[in-house]
Amino acid sequence: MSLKHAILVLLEAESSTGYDLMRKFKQGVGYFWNAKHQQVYQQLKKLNNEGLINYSVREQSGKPDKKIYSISEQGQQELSTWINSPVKPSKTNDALLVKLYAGHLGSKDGILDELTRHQDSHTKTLNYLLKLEQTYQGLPPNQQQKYLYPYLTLRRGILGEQAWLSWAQEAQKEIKK
Amino acid sequence: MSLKHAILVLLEAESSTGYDLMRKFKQGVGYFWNAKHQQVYQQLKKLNNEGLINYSVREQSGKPDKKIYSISEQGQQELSTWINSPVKPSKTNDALLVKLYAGHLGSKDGILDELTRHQDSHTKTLNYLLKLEQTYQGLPPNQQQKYLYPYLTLRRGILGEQAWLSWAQEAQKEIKK
DNA sequence: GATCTCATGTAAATTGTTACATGATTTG
DNA sequence: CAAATCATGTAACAATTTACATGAGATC
Repeated sequence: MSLKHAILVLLEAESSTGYDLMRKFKQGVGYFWNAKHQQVYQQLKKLNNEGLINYSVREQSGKPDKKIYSISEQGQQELSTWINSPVKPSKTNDALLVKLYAGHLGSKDGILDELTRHQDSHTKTLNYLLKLEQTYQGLPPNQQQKYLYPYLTLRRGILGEQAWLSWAQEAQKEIKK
Repeated sequence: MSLKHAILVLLEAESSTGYDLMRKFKQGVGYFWNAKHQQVYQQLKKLNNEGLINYSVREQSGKPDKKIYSISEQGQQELSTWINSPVKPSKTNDALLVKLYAGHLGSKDGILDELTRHQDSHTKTLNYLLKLEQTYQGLPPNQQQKYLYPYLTLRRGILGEQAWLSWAQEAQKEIKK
C-alpha cells in the first residue's frame, strides 16, 4: 500500500488541500499513481488521526472552507523509514490484454476499434508528458538538478507510453494481415 | 473489474482447477493479470453460483479432491458480451516511482540498490517471456495463426519489460553523474 | 528434517470504486 | 442555460491482500 506514502510525498513537496492532491493524482503524477477524491479525503482523515499530517483551515465565502494539509515531523520520519525499505515490483492487471488474449471470440473490427480507442488515449497521455518534459528542459541547470528525481519518473512515463504505442502499431499490423 | 472475465477467458481455452488457474496467473498470463489463490477460489465459487461456470469432481487419494471447472453456455454469452463492449485503459500505481519521485529524501546508494533489485526482477520476467516467444516461434504456421492473439499480448509483455529496462539504465546513469 | 508442490478453503482487514450529496462561481 | 471547476464529504459495495488452516507426497 502506498497511497499513504504517495500523499506524504506530495505533501512533503508542498502543503495542499485534498482537492489539490486529487488534481495532482489526475494530472501531475497520474502516470504512476492514481486515486479518486473520495480516497484522498478519507486517507487524509486517517493520516491526520495517525498524526502524520496536520491541517489549518482557510475560510472562504461561497465555497467550503479549505483545509490545507502539511506533513508533520512524524510524517517525515515515516517517509524516510519507508524510503529506506524496499518496495515490491508492481503488478499489472490490464483488462485490454485479457480481451485481446481472447480475441478469437470477437470480431476483427471490434478489436481493432478497441485498440484504436486505447491508442488515442495513450497518445494524449504521451503528448501531455512530452509537454511536461519540455517544461523541465526549459529550466536553468540548477533547477533541473533539483527536480532530477521527479524528472526520472517522468521519463519512465514517456518511455512506457512510447513502448505501448509501438506495440499497438505492431499488433494492429499483425491483426490486419 | 475483470478477474471474472480473466477466469472465464482462461476456462474458455481450457477447463481447469482453481489451482491450475492460480498457476496460470502466476506464470502464464501474469504479465497482464495477477490474482492470488484466495481470490481465485472465491471468484470460482461466485461464478458457479451465478451459473457462468460448472464443475465436476475428480477424487484423489492423499490430496483434496479436484474440482475441474468449465465455462457454461451462459458464461460463453457473458464473455462475448464483454468482448464486444469497451474497457477502460488501465491505471498504474507504482510504488517504486513514488519512492523515486522523493529520491532526495533517501541516499543515492539506497536508491541505486533499489533500482538494481527491481532491474533483476524485470530481467527475469523478460527472459521468461522471451522463452515463451521462442516456443511460439517454433510452432508450425497454422498453430501460430491459432495463437496469434495470446502472442500479441506476449509481445506487449516483452516490449513493456524492455522499455522498463531501458528506462532503468538511463535513470541509473543520470543518478550516478 | 526442511522446504516445495499439490490442493483446497475461511476470515479479517485494507484498499479502491461507484453512488449519493451540496452549493457557489466561472466558462462556453 | 448548461457544463465545468472549486471544495468537501458519507455510505455502500467490490476487489485485493494478509493471515490462518490442513495435510500428503516429493525433493534437497
